[in-house]
Amino acid sequence: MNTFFISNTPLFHGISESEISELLSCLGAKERKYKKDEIIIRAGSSVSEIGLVESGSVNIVVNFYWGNSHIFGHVGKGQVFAENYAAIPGKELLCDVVACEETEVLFLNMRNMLTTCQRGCAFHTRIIQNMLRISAQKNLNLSSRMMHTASKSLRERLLSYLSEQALEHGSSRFTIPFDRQQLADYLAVDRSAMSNELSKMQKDGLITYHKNEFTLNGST
Amino acid sequence: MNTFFISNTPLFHGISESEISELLSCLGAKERKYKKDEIIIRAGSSVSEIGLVESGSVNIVVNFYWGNSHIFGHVGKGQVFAENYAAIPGKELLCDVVACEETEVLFLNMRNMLTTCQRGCAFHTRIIQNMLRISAQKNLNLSSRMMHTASKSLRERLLSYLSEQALEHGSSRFTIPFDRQQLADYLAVDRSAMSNELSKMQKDGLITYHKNEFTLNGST
DNA sequence: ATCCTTCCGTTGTTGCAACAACATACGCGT
DNA sequence: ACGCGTATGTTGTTGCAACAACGGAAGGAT
Repeated sequence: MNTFFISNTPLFHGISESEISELLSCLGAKERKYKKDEIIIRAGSSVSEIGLVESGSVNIVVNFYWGNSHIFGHVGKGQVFAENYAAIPGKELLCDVVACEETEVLFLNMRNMLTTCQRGCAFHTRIIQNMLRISAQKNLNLSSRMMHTASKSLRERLLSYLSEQALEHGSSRFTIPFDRQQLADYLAVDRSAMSNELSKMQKDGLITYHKNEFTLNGST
Repeated sequence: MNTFFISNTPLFHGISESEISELLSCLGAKERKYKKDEIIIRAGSSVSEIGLVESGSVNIVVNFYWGNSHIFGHVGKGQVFAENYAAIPGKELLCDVVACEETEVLFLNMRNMLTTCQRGCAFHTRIIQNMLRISAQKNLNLSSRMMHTASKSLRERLLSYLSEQALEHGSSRFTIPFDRQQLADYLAVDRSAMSNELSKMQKDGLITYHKNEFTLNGST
């Protein structure tokens, strides 16, 4: 196993390469390879292990009752999946996890992660912190996006997003990490309609922008 | 402190009342009272403690750049708040936490929760599991809602939600936990438009429903 | 310089869903 | 029975945003 790679993933952040192998055995690590389109975890099953993508990537696929399906998420190299289900014993997955391509996955036992092992392995604490941090960060990301998409009008969604960005950057002038299409997808709106609305907002004096650099104009 | 109440919260689930007081001192528990509309945590600050609502309730309030604000969430008795920020050291809150009413909050130190204390207190493991489970459950709830509201058309949102409900109940016939207004809010659509769409879907033979009991009609 | 591609803005059309207003049904207390 | 309140369904209007189509600007490759 590639301990160098593993030690640089968010889950193992702060744990040195030399400590990895010991920790992996604590966690009952198992490595598996999947071919493209192979189903890694099927909806309806329940898991006690999380998956860490070592190479390749996987899709989170939701199957509807009427037969159609929808790719809901994508998990790339170094990211984890199924962690939310593994954290809730007995919880059944409502989606499939499918290999997008040739993919290697490292499975780690969640129970072992959460109970300090007999050897008193010092890095349990660290990995638990990382696990919780990952979960918390996902929560914040989802909450933010939920908040922005909650508004009905296109302008309100933009104002909500730009407000948050200004707060996060601590300045009314900032650069956003999206191009127009990505921003439109993020806010769940049409790109051209959004471009249109942005220029209207600029005409109305609410904002000024050039490419990805925005300035919010206060009422004062 | 009301150890009986505390032992019945999700965070302390599985920990007996007699064990609470010892654990609370491990966690550096501090109790504080707030008057209605008092700000408990202000946006921009960073926290190392989570809040457990002992009585009353709090609102999560987002302030926009242009002065307006919006109540984004509500945390009731027995629930926790600020846990996502406490799990990410140095992360600044993007929202205020405000007491809705006369409210008592128990603050618990996240760092103490995540590092096994010198006394080797056995219940750390349990509370960490609970914490992670709470976070995971919130993640799943947010993900579900995000998925449903991602669809553009009203019908697709309904189909997405109903599909998930059927899967979760393991049956094409099930009862939903929302009334029409609540479901409309959850899916971020207009109630009457949704009622209209539901009856169209019934006419089209996709579903059958009476009050909150729905049946999905497969194509077979 | 010339293609070509990608990104962004603009315009016009159209469809869908929000909105308002009302109708109906049901429960509940008296 | 009656009145009242709440929840839900129906209808018609209207506004907003999706969609399609296009034009221009910027960058790369040859």
